[in-house]
Amino acid sequence: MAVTRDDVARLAGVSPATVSYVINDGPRPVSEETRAKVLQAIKQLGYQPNVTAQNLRRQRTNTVGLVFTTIERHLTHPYFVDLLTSIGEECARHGFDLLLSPCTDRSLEQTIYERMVGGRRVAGVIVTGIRHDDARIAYLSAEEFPFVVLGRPEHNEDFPYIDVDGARGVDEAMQHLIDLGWRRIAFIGLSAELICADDRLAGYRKALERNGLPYDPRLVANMHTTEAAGHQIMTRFLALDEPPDAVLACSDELALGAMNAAQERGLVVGRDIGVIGFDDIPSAAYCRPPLTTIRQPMYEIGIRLCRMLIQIIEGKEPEEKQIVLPPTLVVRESCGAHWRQGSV
Amino acid sequence: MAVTRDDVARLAGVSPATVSYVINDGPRPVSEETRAKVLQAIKQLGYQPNVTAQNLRRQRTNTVGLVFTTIERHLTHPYFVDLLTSIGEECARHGFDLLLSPCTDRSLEQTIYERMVGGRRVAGVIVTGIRHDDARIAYLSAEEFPFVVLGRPEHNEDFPYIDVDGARGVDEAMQHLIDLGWRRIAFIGLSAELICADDRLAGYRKALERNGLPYDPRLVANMHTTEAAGHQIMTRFLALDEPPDAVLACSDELALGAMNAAQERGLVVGRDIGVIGFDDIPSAAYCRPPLTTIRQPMYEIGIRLCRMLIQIIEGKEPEEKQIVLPPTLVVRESCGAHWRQGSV
DNA sequence: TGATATAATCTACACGTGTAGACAACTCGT
DNA sequence: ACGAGTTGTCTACACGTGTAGATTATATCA
Repeated sequence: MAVTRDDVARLAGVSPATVSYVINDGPRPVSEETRAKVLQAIKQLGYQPNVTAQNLRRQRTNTVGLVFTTIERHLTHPYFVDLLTSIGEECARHGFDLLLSPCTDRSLEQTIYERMVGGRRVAGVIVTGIRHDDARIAYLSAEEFPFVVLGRPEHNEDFPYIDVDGARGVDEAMQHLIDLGWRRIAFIGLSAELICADDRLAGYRKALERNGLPYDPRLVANMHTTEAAGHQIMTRFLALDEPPDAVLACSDELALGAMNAAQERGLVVGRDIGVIGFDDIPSAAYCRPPLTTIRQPMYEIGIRLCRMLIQIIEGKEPEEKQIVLPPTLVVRESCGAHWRQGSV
Repeated sequence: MAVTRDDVARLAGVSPATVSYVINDGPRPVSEETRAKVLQAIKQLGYQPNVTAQNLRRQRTNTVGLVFTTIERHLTHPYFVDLLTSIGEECARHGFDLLLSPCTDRSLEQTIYERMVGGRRVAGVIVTGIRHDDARIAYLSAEEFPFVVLGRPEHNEDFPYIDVDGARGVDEAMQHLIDLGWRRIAFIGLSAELICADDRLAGYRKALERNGLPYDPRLVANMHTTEAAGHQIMTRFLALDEPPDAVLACSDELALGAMNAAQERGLVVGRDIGVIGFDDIPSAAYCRPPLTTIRQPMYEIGIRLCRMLIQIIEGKEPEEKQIVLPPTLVVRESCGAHWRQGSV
């Protein structure tokens, strides 16, 4: 069917081994004359090495695995696309492929990983959305399989990761809101099972405490990150006896939904209520009013995660193993910066 | 290193072939007693078949390839995530893997395909963003390699595809705008190289013609689909001597950007200017005002595309080969339905 | 009972590649 | 002129699996 190395060898009048030496540029030398003959034959036949056979022989796959979790048919983060793009690009740069597997149900997760890892389908995996006592980490550690994690561990486990300092991001954003004069600030957090949900909540509490503001559990919620969820919880917040005068949401989607709910009730965002999001997705800059948000450098994170993993796969010690990046507060209008400039 | 079939055979006291027969449930019968012994050994050793070796032996990979194009680090459509999810899920349902490859530069595209296809890295590919005289289609056809296309061909080539009837969607949306009383309607189209750009433009012209409205080339543009581009072109439109009183954009991102530009100039969307988008991405429902848009059932499209491809890979004639789905007009507020109800 | 069909298992090889070991031709220093 | 080293090439096998052909034990029927 497809043309193989032996076909090339026959046409070029050399042995199959010589063809391999030409293709891989080693490990044995090949005379210029022979090389030219082989290259000519390869071109003439349109030969492409069979990647599966190469992988079997080399005992590695040059493939990076990524399992992404979808909740009710929706991906948890739109910035995931940035991550995917950067990981894919960095893979390509190193001659790696990217194998993607969606996970619609937590109960299937273990099976997916076992197939990828145990079946040696991939050479290493990238784990995202790390949870408390995450079974995936335990499994990969036990198998001594190469992996890197987007997000920090809870305790001080010693595996390679990159994370954004969520506590710091939230703290800075909270301070910004407080400096603008907002006092009763609600917090829309992420799913409680996620470790980063705790991290960000800690930033929220720290900022409240430092400014002598009370922590009111009625103003705090954990949600899946969709616009619908943001809308729903904000509607509930606004119906409280003492509704919040500002809200910090842990994703831009949540913030967009929350903003929408406030606007439905006739509130002017930025004047009557302050809103800050998290992630800086593209639409954050183009909604009305433009959304103040905490930016995560997802593109860069993807690149570095992937580079780290490939170094581990290739047996090198990664240059950097545990990285925590600072997020950036991007001030637009939803926080009220334009209405309240210098009002404090 | 990893445990292999021979290890299992040794432990169970049977031949390697018998282990294979148990795993694949055939093609030879195995006695219940032996099967039990083998399964026990598999469990005890935690054996997972080596997928690479299986693929080599079976001469197929059970992997679907998808190349996605990014423009300046941004993916062209956020609904792409829906597509990805559904394709991934359908793949998993059939025991297929999904191999993803980003393409940042058109010049690399051919190389990526050659590696995937010629190297037999995947069993079939899904092609998106089909262009005029698309070299990818020519290549895949010449190689007689399994593929399906998201989007229709220009002429009547006979390959399997699924598409949304863009002309019809745009036509209906235009009629809706015209019925609401808008008369000078601008059109923000997609990149001219895309076949679907023509299709949608045809719908625009058809609606104008049927309603006796003139076609003004100054009100028509082709853009990459980002909020920034929508903002930019709308700003230009509004600076014309005779600015448009409504705009139909070929993606929600373009529409969001256009809406933002109009709002910057103090226009009230829905009252002073009508806006309609395309795709129905999640934020369309949660921006202000909520965006009227032409919905594409991307999730369903992904499922059917993938199912079609797998049938072709497995040598079956696909049940349905060329499908054109109707889009749905989702009326919200940006088109002015609430302000102008019954005003004609 | 003996011939024959059937069930269960094993031995052996192929899939396409990478590379170690064997081998031939040639160079070089003495 | 001759061993030692170097360079270029080839032969042969292994990677882990699926399965055809051979082999053996068991059931069936005249």
